[in-house]
Amino acid sequence: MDTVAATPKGQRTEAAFLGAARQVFAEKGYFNAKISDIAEVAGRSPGSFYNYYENKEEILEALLDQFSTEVLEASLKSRTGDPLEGIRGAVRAYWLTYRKYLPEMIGVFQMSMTDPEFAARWQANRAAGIRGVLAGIRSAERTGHRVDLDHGTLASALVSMLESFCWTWMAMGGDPDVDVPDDETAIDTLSALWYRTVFHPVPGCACGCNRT
Amino acid sequence: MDTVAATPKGQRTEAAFLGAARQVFAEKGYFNAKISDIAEVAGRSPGSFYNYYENKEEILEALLDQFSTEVLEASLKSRTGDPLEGIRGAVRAYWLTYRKYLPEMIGVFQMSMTDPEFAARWQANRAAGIRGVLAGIRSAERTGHRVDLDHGTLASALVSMLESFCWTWMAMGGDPDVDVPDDETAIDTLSALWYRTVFHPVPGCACGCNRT
Amino acid sequence: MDTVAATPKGQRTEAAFLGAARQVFAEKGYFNAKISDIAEVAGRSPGSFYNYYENKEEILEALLDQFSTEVLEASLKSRTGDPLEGIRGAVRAYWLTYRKYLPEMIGVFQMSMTDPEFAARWQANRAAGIRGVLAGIRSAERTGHRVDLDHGTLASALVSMLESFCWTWMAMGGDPDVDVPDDETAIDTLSALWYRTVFHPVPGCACGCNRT
Amino acid sequence: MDTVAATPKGQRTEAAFLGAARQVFAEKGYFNAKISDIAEVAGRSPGSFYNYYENKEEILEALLDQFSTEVLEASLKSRTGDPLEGIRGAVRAYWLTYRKYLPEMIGVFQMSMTDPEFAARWQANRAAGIRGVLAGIRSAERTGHRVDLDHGTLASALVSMLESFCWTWMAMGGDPDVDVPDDETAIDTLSALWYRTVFHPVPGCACGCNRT
DNA sequence: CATGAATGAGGATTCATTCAT
DNA sequence: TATGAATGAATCCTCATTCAT
Repeated sequence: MDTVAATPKGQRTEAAFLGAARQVFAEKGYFNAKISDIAEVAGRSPGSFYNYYENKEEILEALLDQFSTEVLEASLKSRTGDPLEGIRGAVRAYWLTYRKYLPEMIGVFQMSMTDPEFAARWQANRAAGIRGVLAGIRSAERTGHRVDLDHGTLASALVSMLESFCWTWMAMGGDPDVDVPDDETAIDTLSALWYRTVFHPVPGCACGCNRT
Repeated sequence: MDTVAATPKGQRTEAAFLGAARQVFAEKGYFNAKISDIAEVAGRSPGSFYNYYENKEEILEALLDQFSTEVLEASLKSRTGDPLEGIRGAVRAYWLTYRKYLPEMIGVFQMSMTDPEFAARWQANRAAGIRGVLAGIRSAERTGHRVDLDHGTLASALVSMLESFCWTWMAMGGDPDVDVPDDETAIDTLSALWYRTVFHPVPGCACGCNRT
Repeated sequence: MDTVAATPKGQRTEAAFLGAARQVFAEKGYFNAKISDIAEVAGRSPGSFYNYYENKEEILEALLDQFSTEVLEASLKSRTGDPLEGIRGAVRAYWLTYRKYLPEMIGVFQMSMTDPEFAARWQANRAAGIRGVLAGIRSAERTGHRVDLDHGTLASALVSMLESFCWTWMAMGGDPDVDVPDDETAIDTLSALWYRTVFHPVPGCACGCNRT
Repeated sequence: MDTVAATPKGQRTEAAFLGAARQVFAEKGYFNAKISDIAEVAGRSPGSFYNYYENKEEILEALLDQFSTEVLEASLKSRTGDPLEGIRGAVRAYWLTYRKYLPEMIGVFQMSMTDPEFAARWQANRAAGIRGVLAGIRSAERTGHRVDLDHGTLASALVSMLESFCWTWMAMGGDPDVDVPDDETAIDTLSALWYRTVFHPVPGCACGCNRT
């Protein structure tokens, strides 16, 4: 976002560091990443790193600046009339966003365990997702569906599911006895969990709907 | 499980270390825990620690020995005739187990990001949960419900949800704009997500069921 | 003053570090002193240093704790009836105190150029000396001598003289074309400067006194 | 003194560095001054610095070339018949010279603590002052005053006083409980110390003089 | 067994100086 | 001559682990 480098050369180096940091974070995690690892991947000296960033946290913040929490919120906002399609779009967006920003996600998440400031950032990420889910729930209720669960808790659970499922399959190599889901299967399954819970028919209604 | 200490005094010390480690892991996380922190809480010297454990990993392993993956697997196996009640029982068991073993969960999870061996253990924990969920799905199908989603992916998503929801609320202080859910609300919500997804009526059936 | 070490062994080490720091500060100055230099003179590993002090500043502060600014103030307070003897006693005390605490003086003075907190400490040292001189001036006026110079400025100048003369001869090896003064010569000269200025006869008085 | 730069542009740059160095030395001291600070104030690049000077020491030496030790010596030589006026003139010259060359004084003095070569320069500065004082003492004796103190020690003490008083008030912000002296008060006080000590009446002489 | 001091490997960071453009 | 990015030597500091008592 804001660049320290004045010259093209410096900009190339800065970009090299950003790219290297993403690669190293994705490959060995944020915790394991040493400045010298990043510098090596960037093809520069460790000292050069400090011309651009004060420390490892700062380069993570620089990466995060390119990705606001808005992104996650937007990703979870349905934009279509059909509720299932809306949810599927939201899940797909979240899934793809997570993949695109995997190094950043790994970084914030790991730092959230150590540093209160990053814990707040991680919570902000979740909060953005939660706002998106809540918006969906409210719009469902506006069309007559009553959602008979605590909205906040439900949203928190859904965001937990999305977040952890992405983490498991993208950062941790997945679950051992489960076939790697392709994108569509993943999106189908997560969407179904969301949709079926929110748009759930009340027992008394013969048509299977949930209208009030 | 099995103790190294020969004398009663040694056994007391070992127990003190185990208890201290749990407390410190829960309070500041596994990463932030220094051997000297644990020793201090245990009221022993840092040097004494090494009479019982080679390093921090080993005391985590000792803690984990008291808690086999069976526990998680068992917790997620329904034991009752009524499916919803079965699921609620499973979720309650998971929720309470996670709380009971919070230090261990924090430890394995954080170590899973750094150490392949613990990554495997973490996966084993998840795998146990997944087996439990899959058992439930199979039993649902045995009673005539068709679950029209990829079973493995579904189980993985459900375990992700449970795991991350527990992590968020027990280890990370929860989501900022969501009221702290009491145990019943948490269990209700997680159970509903699970139940409604698995026992979902197919569109064509007026009775709202999903029988084949 | 307050010791970190619990055991005799630790106390010996702590003392070794304090002694080593004094030696190194005196020999190569505070700025040039590396932690590893101090550790080497103390016969310990550099890492051991940090069991006792956070950094170089802290060991300087530990040294300073044994020496309060009171010392300098006391040193400059005359305690005898005869004014010249009082001044000579004060100068002698300052001169000997400075020598005794040479490493500390070097440390505070050098640090005063870099760190505001130590600049304040250095000023406090001077202020203590100034209070002592001012007390002497007041007592001279009580016995009827009028001191027709700005008291504060005079005290500041006298303390400057004492401080810098000590610095020059004890820390910097003296002035090249001046014979090394023995203690008595130094004390005589500094005392004369002080005494003759304060107890200076006014021109009009034939007896050479300065009484009002 | 002699310039390295060949072109007018180069001469302007060199002047900019010299001016910037003076400013930075005066503001944050020589030790704290980084090459990059100087370059920034000069509005040039750090790399450019090395076209003119090998390192920080060298620019200090360049500054000192404009100011020979002669200056201090001259400043302390009385040029008038009246002894008190001579001394006042000398003190005033020293005081003003110190202010004028404050950055240089700070530089030499700080470097004198680290580098033997600059310690020698600092001593040379003092020696020049001492020669000036000694010349005054000799001329006093030529007019019949006996100075009954060790001349070298006395001169060393007077130069110490001048040096340290200037340092205290110009470089260190003064003494906390003393009112800032204006130039005349400072000069009066320092001169009085000098004059009263050198032209001190011997006890036995009723006229208050000190003639032999 | 317990103690707590001692060790040293590992990594972060600074900044004077060099160098390609 | 000017630029500013790149370098790497030097030092600080942490903390898991060892060891003498």
